[in-house]
Amino acid sequence: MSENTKKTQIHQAAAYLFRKKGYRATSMQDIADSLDIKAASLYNHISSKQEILSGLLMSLADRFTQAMDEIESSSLSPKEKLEELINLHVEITLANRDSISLITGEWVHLEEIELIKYREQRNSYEASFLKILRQCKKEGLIESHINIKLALFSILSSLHWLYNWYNRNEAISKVELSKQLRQILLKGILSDNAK
Amino acid sequence: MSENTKKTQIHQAAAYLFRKKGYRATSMQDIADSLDIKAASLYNHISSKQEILSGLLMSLADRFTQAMDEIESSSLSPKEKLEELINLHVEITLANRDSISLITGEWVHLEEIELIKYREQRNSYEASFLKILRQCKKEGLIESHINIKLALFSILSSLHWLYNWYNRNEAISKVELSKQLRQILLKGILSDNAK
DNA sequence: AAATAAAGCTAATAATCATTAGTTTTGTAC
DNA sequence: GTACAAAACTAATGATTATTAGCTTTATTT
Repeated sequence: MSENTKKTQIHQAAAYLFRKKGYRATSMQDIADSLDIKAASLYNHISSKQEILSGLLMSLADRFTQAMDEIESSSLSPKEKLEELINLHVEITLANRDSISLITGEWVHLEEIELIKYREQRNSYEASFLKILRQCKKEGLIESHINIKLALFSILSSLHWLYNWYNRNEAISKVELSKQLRQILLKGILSDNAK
Repeated sequence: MSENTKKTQIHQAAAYLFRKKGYRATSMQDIADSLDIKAASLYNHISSKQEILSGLLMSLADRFTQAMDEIESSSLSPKEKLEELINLHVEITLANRDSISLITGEWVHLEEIELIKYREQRNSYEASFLKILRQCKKEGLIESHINIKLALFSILSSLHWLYNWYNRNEAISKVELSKQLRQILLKGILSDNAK
């Protein structure tokens, strides 16, 4: 899976550049330069710039969607599902440090069907996430006065921006990162006696 | 301040488009079209596309910087400072619903000195924010085992993405929004007996 | 109404860019 | 070493874009 073909090299180089400069500001020249070939040669391996973007994004979307399906249909408790979702984001973020950045903004440059498909998957993912949060609330795990949609948004914001933090800071293990995020996102940062 | 001159109209129209399509994908044509004039006519009021972007971003950066200075040098307790910062983000977000979106990604398209200045202000802002969090920790308000930099990043992620949530959801008052964010970001979403 | 300034318009420029066509080089199989 | 396919290159195309120059219209002041 995902061997080191020229096509995947192009995708990786593009991901790096898309992350650093954005999709529109990255030219085929730029991508070709970073691979030491001419721009036209790229087309022996890929069919368009747009295809690169959608390849990167849809592959991520599929991973999220598939993992969510598994978690949803598992026998885990709502709270455990929540924790599993945090693990999932950490996992995918660390495994796709460049392309993951595209999900915060660059996805708007998808075109036609791909854009629609991407939006659908994202909405569906968020809806599933929300459902799990609601289950937590029903079970009394979440303070009753909390706006659950706002909580969802807040958690997702942090998880989406993880990539941004990760490259800027000292090494931290995957396990420790997940643990810290569970604490911060779910239990908050203030200690009990401060409440 | 900020009267309804043609220049501010251009800035507003551009902010809307930059938000929706991104800086690079927005042409001067697009901006002109939305104001029912020709692209070349824009230059009677502004001197370049880049100037629009930097105008929008630096004005926001200045507001954040100035407010942070006031909060830092106030006699508020660290915890009150934290709460005041949340208020600040809510305030600025609701007052600048389009341009605020640029701080998550479009700032990379700033050029030369403006880019450097923007980065400096952002770093300085984050450093001040971090200092306040450290004070909280020193006073025992924050659980001792929490990675404080990660907490900072998490809080800022949510605050930066607030604009994204706000336009997608039912009306909520500024006061209520601040209160909810204080709860979610500082005290977490899980109820005490769930811990 | 004459004069001036503000704000619009048309037309052109020079640069960039994604993509295609056609050709040559490189590597592999027989 | 000849044949074939993969992958590179050169050169060109057509579209888009930000910006400028020069001109005309509109609004304001005297």
